[in-house]
Amino acid sequence: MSERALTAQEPRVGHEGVARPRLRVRAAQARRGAGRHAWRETADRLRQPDPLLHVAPPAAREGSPHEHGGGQRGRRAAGRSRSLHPCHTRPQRSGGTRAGVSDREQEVRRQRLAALREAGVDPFPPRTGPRTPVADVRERFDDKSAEELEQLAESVAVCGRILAQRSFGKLVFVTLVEEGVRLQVSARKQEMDPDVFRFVKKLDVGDFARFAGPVWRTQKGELSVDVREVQLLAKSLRPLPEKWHGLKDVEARYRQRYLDLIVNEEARRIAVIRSSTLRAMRSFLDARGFLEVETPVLQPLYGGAAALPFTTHHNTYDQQLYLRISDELYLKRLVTGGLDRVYEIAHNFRNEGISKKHNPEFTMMECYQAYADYREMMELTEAMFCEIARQVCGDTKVEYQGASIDFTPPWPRIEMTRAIEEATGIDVLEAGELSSLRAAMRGKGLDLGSAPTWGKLVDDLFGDHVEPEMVQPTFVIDYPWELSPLAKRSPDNPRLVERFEAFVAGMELGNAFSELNDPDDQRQRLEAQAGDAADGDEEAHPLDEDYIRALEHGLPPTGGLGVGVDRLVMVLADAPNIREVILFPHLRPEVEGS
RNA sequence: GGGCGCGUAGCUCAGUUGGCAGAGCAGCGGACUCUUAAUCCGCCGGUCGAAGGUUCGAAUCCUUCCGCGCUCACCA
Repeated sequence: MSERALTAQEPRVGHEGVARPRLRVRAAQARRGAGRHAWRETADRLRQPDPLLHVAPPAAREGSPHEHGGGQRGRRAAGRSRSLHPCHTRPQRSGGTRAGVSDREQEVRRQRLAALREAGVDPFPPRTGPRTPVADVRERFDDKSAEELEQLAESVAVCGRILAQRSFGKLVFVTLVEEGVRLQVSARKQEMDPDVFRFVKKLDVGDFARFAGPVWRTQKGELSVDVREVQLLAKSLRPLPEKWHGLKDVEARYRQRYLDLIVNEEARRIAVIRSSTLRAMRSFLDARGFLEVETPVLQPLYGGAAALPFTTHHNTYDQQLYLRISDELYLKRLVTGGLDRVYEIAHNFRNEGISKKHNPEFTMMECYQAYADYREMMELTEAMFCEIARQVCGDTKVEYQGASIDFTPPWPRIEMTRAIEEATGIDVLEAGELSSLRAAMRGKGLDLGSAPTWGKLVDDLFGDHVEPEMVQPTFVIDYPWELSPLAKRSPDNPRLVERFEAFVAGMELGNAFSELNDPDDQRQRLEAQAGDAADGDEEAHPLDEDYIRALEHGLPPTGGLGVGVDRLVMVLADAPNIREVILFPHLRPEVEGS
């Protein structure tokens, strides 16, 4: 079989069939040249003697040509339709299908793809074969000298994506990357089968391949795998972004995050930090006896936060549903049911504005602990953030946007009303009505905004004048009850509730209270919210009778905490925008004709 | 939603007073056994975001629209 392929005198085979009629003559000629070489390297490929690099001969494949080719086509078609995300109603500006360089670059690669298939080489083989992770190779041999490596004469097989290729005629260097770790592969014509050598030269940047051969050090001292055998693992049909400048276009980085991850180390670093953060958080809570649970995303009534929901509909039940804005009310039902310590790391959905701190879909960890109050939740919060920082960043101090942030407990506590008074000179409890507070603010020359209720106005004051100043981790405690319909009243001052928010880097990262477990008080508070709704506060909570019923069965004294996971990751990763820590942030759709 | 800015080759970017659309990288062909942003020679590559307008002539000026960013508003 391989002999037949090697002696084939029909270099045109394999490219006529894929020529695109819209290409001009000169381009077609260029392609013909490329196709010939593609054919030749494919023939070379068939000669590989290494059993590790097993390639089924064409004869063996003829039994299932439909399954094979059809499967590939089907997969490509599926891939295309998947790439047409609902938001992407036209091809991407970058890498789109309109005529241009990319088109012809893809054309060349499709030529090679076709030539490989023609020669019976699967460009997307189902199995990889034995391999050593690149990171392991580096770990084992990075500290070995050239002489030591020569004595060891150890062969490995490494796999990864080709990031760059530097060719010197009879010597080729390939930069391979796997899991973010790079390794150089060298191919010396003198040291290997010349057909394999040619095959290496014709691999494209972006291809996945497996290289087998001894580990050595080049004259310039670079650790390399000296290729003896090669196997194409997956063909890449589109060019990678520029190797030096990378992918900078912010929109392209968000829309095609996979490219961002390939060429920008920062994207990978943040993804890893996010994963580590979640792992550290789970391990912290698990170690304290919390049970991880899952509660509905589709809820018949939304609640647990002041926010507007997304609405949706269930066809079979003809039921109006909301995507959850919070899982709070469900988690407290579970505590009522005797699951005394529960947590959920949940995606919440809020139909509101987008900013560098807000994505419509975001991740919140909420945990509830029976028999605890908000002071114990403060201690839990401090300990958790500190431990997560240590696990993720290796230190309880982290750099965020030029500021050093120290998570070491205890964090300072300050009463909310005192914080506002210190910042603005206004005692919001004294100015305890919407009208008097507005008057007080007017007296200080402050912007009144459009807050419809006293509580909202206090919240605005706090957000404008206090929140941005809280760079070091700080607990703001004891909120006016109007702001917190789910928190228990303070025994010392009935106008306040036992609530705290944790602020870091000017952002709210945590929110907690001694949970309100008096069903009658809860009902009154939610009814007051209904009044606020009538006053124009469209975020006021609807009344959830089923939740009240659960409280009537008895909720133990419970401390609850919510943590904005995305924002926590921002701080730990030193990312200035929430979109950097969400792999696929919400973007406006690209529209046909734009 | 308002204000400001941006949108030019697959990627990163130039483009002068309104006067032939440019570079580097990538790609293709060639040379090359030590590169790691390889180098050298040659070549290919454009709906200048879209539509309309002004003009002898528009990437450039005007209008509208689309997308992105920053910012304000909104927003746990």
